[in-house]
Amino acid sequence: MKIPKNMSTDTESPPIEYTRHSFAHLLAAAVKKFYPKAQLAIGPVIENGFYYDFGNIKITEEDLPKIEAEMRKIASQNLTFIKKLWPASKASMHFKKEGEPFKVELIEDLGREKGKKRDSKQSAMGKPLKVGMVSTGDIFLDLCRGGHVKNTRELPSDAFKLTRVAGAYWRGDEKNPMLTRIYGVAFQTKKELDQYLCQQEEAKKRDHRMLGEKLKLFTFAPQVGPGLPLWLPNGTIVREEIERYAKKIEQEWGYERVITPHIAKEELYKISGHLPYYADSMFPAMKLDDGNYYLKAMNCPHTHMIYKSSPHSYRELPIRYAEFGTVYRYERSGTLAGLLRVRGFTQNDAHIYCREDQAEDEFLQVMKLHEFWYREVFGIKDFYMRLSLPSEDKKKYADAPEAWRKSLRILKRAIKRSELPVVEVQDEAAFYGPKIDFQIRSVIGREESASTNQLDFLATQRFDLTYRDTDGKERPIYVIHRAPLGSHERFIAFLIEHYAGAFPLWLAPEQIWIVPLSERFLSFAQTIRNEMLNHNGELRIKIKDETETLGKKIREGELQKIPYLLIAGEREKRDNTVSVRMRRKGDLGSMKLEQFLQKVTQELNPLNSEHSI
RNA sequence: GCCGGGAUAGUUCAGUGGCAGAACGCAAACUUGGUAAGUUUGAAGUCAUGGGUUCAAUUCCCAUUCCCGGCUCCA
Repeated sequence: MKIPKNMSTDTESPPIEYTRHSFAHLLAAAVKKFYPKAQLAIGPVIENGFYYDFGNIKITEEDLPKIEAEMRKIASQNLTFIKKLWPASKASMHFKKEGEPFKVELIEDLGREKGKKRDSKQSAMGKPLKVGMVSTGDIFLDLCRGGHVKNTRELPSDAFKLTRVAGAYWRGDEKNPMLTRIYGVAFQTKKELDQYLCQQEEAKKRDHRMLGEKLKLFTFAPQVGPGLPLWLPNGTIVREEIERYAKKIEQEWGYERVITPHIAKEELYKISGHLPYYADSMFPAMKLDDGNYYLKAMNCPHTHMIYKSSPHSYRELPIRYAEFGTVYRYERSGTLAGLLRVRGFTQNDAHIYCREDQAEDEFLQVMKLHEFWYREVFGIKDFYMRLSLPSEDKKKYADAPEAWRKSLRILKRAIKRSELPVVEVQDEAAFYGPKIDFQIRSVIGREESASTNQLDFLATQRFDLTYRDTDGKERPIYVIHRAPLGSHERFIAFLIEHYAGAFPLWLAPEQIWIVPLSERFLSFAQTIRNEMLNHNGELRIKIKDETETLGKKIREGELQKIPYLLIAGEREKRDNTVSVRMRRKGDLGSMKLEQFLQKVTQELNPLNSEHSI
């Protein structure tokens, strides 16, 4: 748990982290009152609030109001938070007596950390180790490093709320017992709390799963299987428009397209080295006469065979093979979520084969490509890169210290030149090399890796991928794996939420509705439609000829997020104009059809589309 | 995979140990309209699946499947 050290000099209100942390203690005290046998684990501050983990307890969300009420009751007693230092042995004894095994374990670990010696109760200086204890009045005593308000009267009782009950492994390790976690949100004032809750409600309305159904973009069928999305006609348009543009962009950026099959023999994944690392995430093998076949979980090995199909000269490099590669991964059932996390998905994948002296520039170019998609095409500003580094674990990462050092140097230089925001994370690299992922956050707050960019130093030796250098000798190549849109499924899930379903014109499944004011104007509507199609045969135009009122059709158009509605009635027919209504902006008045078409043509270019919502 | 919750009409959801309900959507008729919901009528459900308890189960119990909130994991 992180408690900031900079205590506010303004004594009016304590730092929000102190408030949140104090609420966590109150939560524990209240839970202990109703469930005396509950075992305390940890209760840190998190974004917007706090949580506390308990062992040996069974509660549901229905129990939260009474716990909340008890917390308010405790707060109203004007109890003082008193912090004191206890010798570790005393604290340990106390928690043993109280039946708090998790606290005992925490104290033992504190000893280990401080004493750098297993099971030591001694500090580094040889003096007895002391641990922080905090008491809330005389009703509750907890192990804690601190960061509280002075008195419960400082706590804004109307500005917190217990939100949900969830399961969580003790210390985040799935080998450990499952604890019960209670989440709460807390702010300085009720107004902030209400604002936050309101924002959450709004966020739910943009959830891609809900919009996916309302806008008829995709669906799932239990008979097909969990995590296997079915793309409806509307969603297929969005996806294919993006794919069409991706092909265009990649051609411009020097990629060649390839296509590979969806399955391969076991041997291929043995060569690649994926099998020992990845078997659990792959669908089980199909056993055939000539051996085992696997559904592909990644495209690289297939593409490498294309590279290998002929010898290469240094003059040809870099070679960039791009493909929309559909892969299948047996993700754990509990992790599946709409289109964000599925079991079958398509990556706009590519593999770049280059010489060592080209690797840095190529890696940088890929980052620039990612940035182009984010900033220029979709107007996504809120993203950052994660640089995933290896750990010492020889089983998880290829044992090649020199190669790791070299490739990390290449990556770090490229990252520096990219000037994009980056954070480093340990122990998350691919087994064949370091990588960067572009991180995005779903409206409900789930953070996912979207785009990826990986440097592979291992493929060259595993697949014997080489090129003929100037001196006639064969040299190893570097491979860059990259997917600017990650998977089309996940990226579109994110885009649905980013645009709140109101796609820019080039992506909108239905772009223009012509709304004839009555049956009398139906042929006029058809004339307009034909003229527009003559101008651009790919426009997606629908004539709304149902016998409903204008108001109803306009409402329908807004709800379906149709970019443009053209009203066709007496006036338009007489003046030979169209009356244009723009999504969310309302009536733009009437204009000549050519004028409207000019506007539409310009907007159809993704780089001119409107990003903000 | 693990912890917790859920599954009733196309959708969102009420409801009950003994004829299954609303709103929206859909269909039909009337209405021929000027920038976010016109009126009326109608069709529509093996109450997720399988088992159990009961005179009787959509309702209670058990299992399975799928979905949701988390944890772990990832594009």
